[in-house]
Amino acid sequence: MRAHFGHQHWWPGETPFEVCVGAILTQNTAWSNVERAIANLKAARVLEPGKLFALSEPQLAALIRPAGYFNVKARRLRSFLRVLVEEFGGELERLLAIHGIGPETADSMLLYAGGHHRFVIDAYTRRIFHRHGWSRGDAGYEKLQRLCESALNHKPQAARLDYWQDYHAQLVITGKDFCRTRQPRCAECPLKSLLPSKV
DNA sequence: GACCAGGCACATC
DNA sequence: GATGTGCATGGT
Repeated sequence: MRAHFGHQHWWPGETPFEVCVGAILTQNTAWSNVERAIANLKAARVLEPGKLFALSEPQLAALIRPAGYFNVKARRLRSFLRVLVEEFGGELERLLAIHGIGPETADSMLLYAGGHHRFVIDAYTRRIFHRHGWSRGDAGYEKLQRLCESALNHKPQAARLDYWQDYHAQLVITGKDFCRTRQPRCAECPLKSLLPSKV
């Protein structure tokens, strides 16, 4: 896939903090809308933990409005910022205990901001694996993650963090470009010849 | 106007 | 444990 598409250079974000904010804002939301919200935060010069946490929830919601679910995400951002500002000791593994940080959001932060070797299971990954017959459509997050990580760990490239980061990015752009159909299997997927016959 | 997009928490059964 | 629902903007 990388030979086909080229390196994706994920995650888009200038700092680890921007990566974390983007991970929350992009929940069930197109990245183009997240970019507008982040641009608003940058224009207001509040894209750093202390300044962002100093905003009221309505102020924050107004700035992130283009990302959708702005009231929900303002609450989620503040719950993340409260822990980050007041009690986070750099222990990223505690992310999942924070309200509004589910497994995918936490894994995105761990992989792209924290430098941990994690496989992010998102909707595209789930769809691609299901349609190629490698998993059930209703497979749980952790089960699918174990399947992917055990397959990746057999590869010598897996020692490099960059390999894990770009692996996820490649799956997402593949999902965007070729797997939007409602067909049960991607019979016409141009990537079929590029993908392994099994995980 | 309908559908979709780099989810999550909560209620209900 | 499984399923359904609310949250909300912007592009196609």
